[in-house]
Amino acid sequence: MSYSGDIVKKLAEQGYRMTPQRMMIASAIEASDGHISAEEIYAQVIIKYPQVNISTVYRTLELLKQLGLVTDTDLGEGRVRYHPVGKGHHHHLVCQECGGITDLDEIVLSPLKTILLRQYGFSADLRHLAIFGRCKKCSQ
Amino acid sequence: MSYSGDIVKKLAEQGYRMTPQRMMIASAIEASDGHISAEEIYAQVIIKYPQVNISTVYRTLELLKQLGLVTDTDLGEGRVRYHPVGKGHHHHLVCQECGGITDLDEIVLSPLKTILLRQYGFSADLRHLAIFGRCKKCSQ
DNA sequence: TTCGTAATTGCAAAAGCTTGCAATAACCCG
DNA sequence: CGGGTTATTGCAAGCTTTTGCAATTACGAA
Repeated sequence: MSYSGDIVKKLAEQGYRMTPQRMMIASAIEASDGHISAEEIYAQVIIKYPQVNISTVYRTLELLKQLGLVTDTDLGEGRVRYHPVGKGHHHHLVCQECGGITDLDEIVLSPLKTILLRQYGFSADLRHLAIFGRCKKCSQ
Repeated sequence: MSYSGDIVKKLAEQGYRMTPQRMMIASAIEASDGHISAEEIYAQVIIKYPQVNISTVYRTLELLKQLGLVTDTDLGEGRVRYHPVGKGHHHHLVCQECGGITDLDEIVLSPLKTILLRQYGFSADLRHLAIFGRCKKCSQ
C-alpha cells in the first residue's frame, strides 16, 4: 500500500511537529479497515504508548480533518468513524429500520456537487456521507 | 398557522398518552422559528412546568422523529436542532470557513432521492440535510 | 549541543446526549 | 368514580466529545 505513511509525510510537509502521539495515531488510522473510531484508535495506541491521552486523539483527528487527510462520518452509532482520504471515497446508505449499511459509489453524488457549485457557488464536501432512510427489504 | 397543535393531535391519534410534558414540548417546537435545540425547548418548558426533566425532552424528540413529525439536523454547532415537519422542508449549505448558512430548496435533492430509490431500492430521508463545504465568498 | 519559543500534550472539568431503573400517572374498564 | 395496567417520567450515572490551562517537548537558531 503506497498510501501508508502519507498522513505523517503530509503533516511534516506542512510544518507540523512530529510527536510520537501523532505518528502512532496516524498509523492506526492508516492500518485500519477505513472506519475506525476515536476509542479504537486510542485503544491501539495506548498499547505501545501508555501515556497518550484520549483528548490528543480527538485533537489530532480534528487537525487531520481540517487538512483534508481524513473524513469523519456519523453512521448513527453514537460515535463518529474516521476514514483516511488516501483509501478512496465512498458513501453509505444507512437503514434506520434494520441498521443495515450499503456502500455507495462516489459518482452517485457528483451531479449534486456540480449543481451546488454552478447554482450556488458552493463547493460541497461530499466525500464520505451517511444517508439515512429505509432499505429495500425494510420498505416492503 | 393551521399546523399549530398538529403534533399533539397526531400523537393522540396514534394512541400515545397526552402528558403535560409532551404537550408543552410539542408547542415549544411548533412556536419556534423552526430550528430549536433541546436545551432551548427545555428552557422554555421549565418556565411553566418546573419539574420537567431534560431527558424527557430528548425522549419526546426521539419519539416525534420516529413518527416523522420532526426532523433533526446537525448544523455543526455541537448541538442538534429540531424542525417541525409541518413547517415545510428545506436544506442548508454550511460553510466550514465562515460559518455562514445558505438555505436550499427541497427540490435540489429530489433527483438524488429518485436515483437512490430506482438504483438501490433505498428510500432516503432527505428532508432536512446539512451539507458542509465552502461558500462562494470563502472559495475565492 | 544547548537554549528559547511556541506548538502540543495531559489533566480535569464540562457540554450534549443516552440509558437503566424505580416511581409516577394517563387511560381503559368496570 | 375508583382501580389496575402499563406507558411515561425523573433521577442519577454513564458515554462521547470538547475545552481551558498549566506542564511538557519538538524544533530552529545560536
